[in-house]
Amino acid sequence: MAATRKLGGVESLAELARGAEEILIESDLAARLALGRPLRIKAGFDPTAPDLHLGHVVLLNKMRQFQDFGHEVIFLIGDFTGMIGDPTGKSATRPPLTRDEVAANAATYTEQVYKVLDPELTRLEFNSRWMGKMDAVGLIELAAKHTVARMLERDDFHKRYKAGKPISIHEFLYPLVQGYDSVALKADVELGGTDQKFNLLVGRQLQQTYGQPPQIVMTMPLLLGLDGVNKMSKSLGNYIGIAESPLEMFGKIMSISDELMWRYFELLSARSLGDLRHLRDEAARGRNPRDIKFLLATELVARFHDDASAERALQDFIARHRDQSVPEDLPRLEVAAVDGGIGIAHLLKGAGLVASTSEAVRLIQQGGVRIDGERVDDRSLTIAVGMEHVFQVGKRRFARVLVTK
RNA sequence: GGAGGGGUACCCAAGCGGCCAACGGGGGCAGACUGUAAAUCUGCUGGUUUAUACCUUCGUAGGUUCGAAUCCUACCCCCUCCA
Repeated sequence: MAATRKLGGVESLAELARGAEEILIESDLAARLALGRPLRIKAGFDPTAPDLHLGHVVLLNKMRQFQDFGHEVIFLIGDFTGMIGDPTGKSATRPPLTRDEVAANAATYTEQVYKVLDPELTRLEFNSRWMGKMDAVGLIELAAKHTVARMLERDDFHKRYKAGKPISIHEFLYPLVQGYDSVALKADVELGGTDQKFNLLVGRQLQQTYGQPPQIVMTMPLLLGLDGVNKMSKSLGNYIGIAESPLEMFGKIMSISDELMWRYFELLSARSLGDLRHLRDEAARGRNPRDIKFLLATELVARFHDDASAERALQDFIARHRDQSVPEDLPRLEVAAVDGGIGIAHLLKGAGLVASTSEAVRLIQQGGVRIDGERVDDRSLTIAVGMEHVFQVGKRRFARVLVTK
């Protein structure tokens, strides 16, 4: 990582603006940078999902960049907001998080976040520190500082209102509390995804009513998930977690489409824009996109693990998929036989390769099960005690299993 | 407080006495094709010691019936409109 550079004046503006979707207002940012003092950069995170994924990394990279320029970065955990519970989604009935749960999630967060941020330069905050003390009078005062009409400008509220769908009162409180966090922290800049634009702007407006200079709002593009359609999110299951193993991470990155790969390069890679142009040229001239994707996967795995792990993941991937060989270090299990042997369906279930014997039977019928590379077509096959084979389900589930008495 | 609508498998959504383990779509999984990509095509998508069989499932609890996701009763929850 780059060493801390001296507090940027205007010259750091171009660097900081790189990759940002929108900066409101850019001239304000320039003016604020020109003050020559460390700026206070705020970004809020939900305490409910402790696993960070590459979508968060887009934002974290930007935070890191501010740190490298000598600014003060605040990693804000919205534990107060989280305790109220998520307003949207009726199926949720999400129980409020306990203090212990929040603490545990926060610990996981910081552990993961410091793979990108500099722990020495990161200030960790919880919004319950000030929101927990606010009484009903304070809350009403806060609510008085914004109007319904302005709330309804927010796109999702607007749509729901027009469609006659319900909007709970406390949902209006969300942007207000988030905005008040900026007041409490006296933030100079707030970072967020493009979907956060409205909330970030509320903070700007609230700061003004509380007599503070309004924060600059910087939005970062949302990273698309593995499906290439929706934004990366844990609940959609289309994410790549930064705590995932090198192999998993490598495999998932390789599974994204070629088109999406370029977006990932832009938003996640440390490569220069010139490098990326060069790679695009090569692809246009016929270089196998797979090999270019290798570069992306290797770089990212190295960032969240280390160079050696990245190299191993690459070699494993090549061996397993391009050369069709069985992976080196597969899990080795033992499954107990019933009397003298065990049915294939039960063995697969016992090894955790399938969820039920019914699923095993289905997969066998579909030709998705192999023993030592040989396709199994007999669902009533029995494996005798003492036998050890490599069992494979689909393309990526493997286990070496010994049948014991 | 009043009137009406609704709770079905991971999600959406049909079914409205037997042919329902439950149409269709999405998602997921598998196979083919490939670069284990995407796209496309095909199949599968409750469970069960190995199954033209059995067991559990359609908000919850009872009831009617030879037989219910489908009818009746009570209860819980959600939504819309009026006040």
